Amino acid sequence: MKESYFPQEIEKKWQKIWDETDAFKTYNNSDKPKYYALSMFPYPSGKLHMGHVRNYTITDVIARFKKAQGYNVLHPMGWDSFGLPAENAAMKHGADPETWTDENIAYMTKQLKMLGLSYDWDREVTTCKPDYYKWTQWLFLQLYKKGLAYKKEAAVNWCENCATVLANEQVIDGKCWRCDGVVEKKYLSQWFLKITDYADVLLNDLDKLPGWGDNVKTMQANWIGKSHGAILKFKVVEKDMEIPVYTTRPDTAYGITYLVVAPEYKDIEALTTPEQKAAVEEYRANARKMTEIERLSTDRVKTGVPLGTHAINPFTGEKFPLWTADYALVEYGTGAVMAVPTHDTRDFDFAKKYNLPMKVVIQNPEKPSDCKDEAYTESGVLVNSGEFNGMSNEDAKKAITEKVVKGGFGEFKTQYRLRDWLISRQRYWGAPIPVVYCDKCGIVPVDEKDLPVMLPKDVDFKVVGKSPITTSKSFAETTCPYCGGPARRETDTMDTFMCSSWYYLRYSDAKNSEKPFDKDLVNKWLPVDQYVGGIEHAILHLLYSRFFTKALRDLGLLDFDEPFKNLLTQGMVLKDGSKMSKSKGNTVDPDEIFENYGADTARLFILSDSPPARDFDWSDAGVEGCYKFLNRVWRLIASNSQYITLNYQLSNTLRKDNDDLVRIVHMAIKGITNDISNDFQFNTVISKYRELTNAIYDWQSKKSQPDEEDKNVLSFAIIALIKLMSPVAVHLTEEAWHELGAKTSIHDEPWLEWDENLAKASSITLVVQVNGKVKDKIEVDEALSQDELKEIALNSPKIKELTAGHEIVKVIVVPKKLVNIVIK
RNA sequence: GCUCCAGUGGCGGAAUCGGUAGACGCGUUGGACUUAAAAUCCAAUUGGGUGAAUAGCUCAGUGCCAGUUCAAGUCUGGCCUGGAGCACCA
Repeated sequence: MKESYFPQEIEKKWQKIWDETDAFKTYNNSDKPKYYALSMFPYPSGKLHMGHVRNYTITDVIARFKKAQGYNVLHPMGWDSFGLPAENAAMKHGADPETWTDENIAYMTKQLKMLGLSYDWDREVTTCKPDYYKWTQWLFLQLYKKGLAYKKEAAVNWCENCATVLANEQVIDGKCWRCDGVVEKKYLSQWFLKITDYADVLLNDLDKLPGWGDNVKTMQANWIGKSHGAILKFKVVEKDMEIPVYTTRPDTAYGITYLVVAPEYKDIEALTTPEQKAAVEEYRANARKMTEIERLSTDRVKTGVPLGTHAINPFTGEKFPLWTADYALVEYGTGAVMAVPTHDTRDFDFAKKYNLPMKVVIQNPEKPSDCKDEAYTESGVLVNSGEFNGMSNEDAKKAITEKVVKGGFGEFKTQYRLRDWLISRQRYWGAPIPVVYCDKCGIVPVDEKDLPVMLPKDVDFKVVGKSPITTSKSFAETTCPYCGGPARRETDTMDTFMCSSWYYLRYSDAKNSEKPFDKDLVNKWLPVDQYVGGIEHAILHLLYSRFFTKALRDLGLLDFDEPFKNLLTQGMVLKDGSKMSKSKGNTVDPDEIFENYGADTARLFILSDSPPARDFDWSDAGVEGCYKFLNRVWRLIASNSQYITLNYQLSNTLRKDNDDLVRIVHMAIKGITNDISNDFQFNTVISKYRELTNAIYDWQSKKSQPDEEDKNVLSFAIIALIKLMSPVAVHLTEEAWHELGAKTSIHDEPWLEWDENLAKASSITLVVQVNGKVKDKIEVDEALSQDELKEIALNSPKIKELTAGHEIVKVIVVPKKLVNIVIK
């Protein structure tokens, strides 16, 4: 065996062998229980970054560990390859987005192989290929037939920079998630998916996911935003009309002093008097011009215009004015709000500014407020509220709504913040939406046998202000599948999140050309047992995928209702305390690390310093330290190779000096197995590799002339170390294993078992406390009874000295651990 | 404003159930080997006090303030700081 560790040489050699022998191929038929380990697939942007390295290493170690534990493991990889960067690159360089994407995939595939990841490449999926997007389109058609995909004219988010619309989830602080450009509102006819039909089940089923972190679950719950309230309808005085409002505070109904409708409210023109028409029109025009950021800023001084009309409060018979103001949102509730300035901070600000009346209806009996300086929004007791006076406001919510229902002017109502998912994109590089428009038949879905609707090649990527796809001469013109007459194709493509909402299902049957996947296979492999990826997808991808799974279950395509059983959201990779980014110039190129230290060092280091869920600070010294450690392990193996036999068996009776090392090995097996099983604490796993290595070196330094028993024990310890390290240092352990004479892969060896009797120290240290402070430590036999431990503690010279002259109030004995003596 | 997460040496972090705080590593310091360097190996490394001392003894210490307990990094209540998400959602 070579004395020195040459990672580059070893790694290339084994990667080639694994590739040639299909070492990581997964077979569908196996008696073993299944385990599906999945990393979020990457966008092929060009090169891997350290975030990818961290993500894929974590999942790879999990996959290898589970395989060694006897599972039939599915561990696939693919490409989320539609999307704007390819199109932007095409515009810049005049290249075809497909060529650009293919080149990136080829390069990144090479990098993934260099990392030694155990993927079954036969199941690779690439979302921009016709054999994949055919099924994305097919699934769209199924959703359409089920009424879950529909087209409507709506106020949508428009990013001028990207020249496309965006889903609500893709607007971050009023800006585009991708380019940071300011998002505007536009009125366009667009395709939506009815995710709101699933709002309640998406919320409730979060309880079925104990394997997800609370942070992700709360983020989803907040996004869905369920609230309980009531619809109240108000009669308009001047017209024969009713205005419904949604409120969570029906208890404040006696305090209404005006009512606000959004500038985009559908009946606003009918509600405006001729005298107010000009002012209202101007206000609405201004609102239209505003960006989302301006419009939604809570700091902004509230503005509004009276419509000139009035409505009646059914509780009091009072007449109050109608206003329009842009603090009312047309998309939420009914687009109209009842205003109670005394008990809502927004209404309060508005009423102050326009000098509108206020009426207190809720009071804290201990500390009554006149609400002259601020709104009182806490709970309290009703006043000025007729028959409800004296009732607590929580009870009044129900009582008042019941009265409303009885009176026929309203109802109980549950409202969600979640909006339908806008999936149209005015871009080229995505899956075309498979519908056509016929003058006679209207919207007509493309016939399934005509899928895929292929992306055209004859397009001009440099076109400005419209989607490149519209420049194709061949694409738009078609015939109607119903009447055969002339028709136009939909030129919008689908949001890339459509493609990524079902890719994990396709891996179960990646090559199926008849269906998106076979039902038996998808039911066999899914749900994903462990999903690993970044927290940035907490809402977007993870919510859409949950929706897709539920919708496809309702379509009868599969039998489970949650796609990801356990979710690990890994932290970011930082350098010098901030996120690695090109603009900050603090990136570390994985290629350089592979070249200088090898993939095993990179894998070891990226797992070593922080638990997976926390942020990880990259340090060059840390990499160096891991490289040195692997060298140290290599030397340990190489310098003892003459003693090592590939045998895990040991005799039961060992001398005390050897017994201790055997115990350390068993403790390491137990500790490492538990640390991986328990939330994948790889940082402590790696510290245990080091402890075991240190222990073997220490033990060895005491053996100048090893006898037969010593050699056996040493061999056992080193073999165990190799196997324990094999999921992380995948190449080093494979090479060492073969150098020691093995003919089969270390990665096919089963995981190690430990003996509970051996996985602990032979004697225990009894900690003796006086009044809770450690005063003495005594080595004792573990078989001793509680009384005997107490006896030993009290008789310790040190303790005798400390307790002399004091009354012993109490003695607490924790078996095998500790004695606490309470004295006065 | 609401929701969630976190706070432990110079640094990353460790500590199943409440039971020896600081594992393991990085860094630093000292030493061995070497003509020298690299590599490797050994030792020290929470702070204060006492001490000739690398011994021993002792006090304090896990963001702050209380509480529960024989015993609190861990449990409870109230704060402070940092991070993340949501936000004119009525």
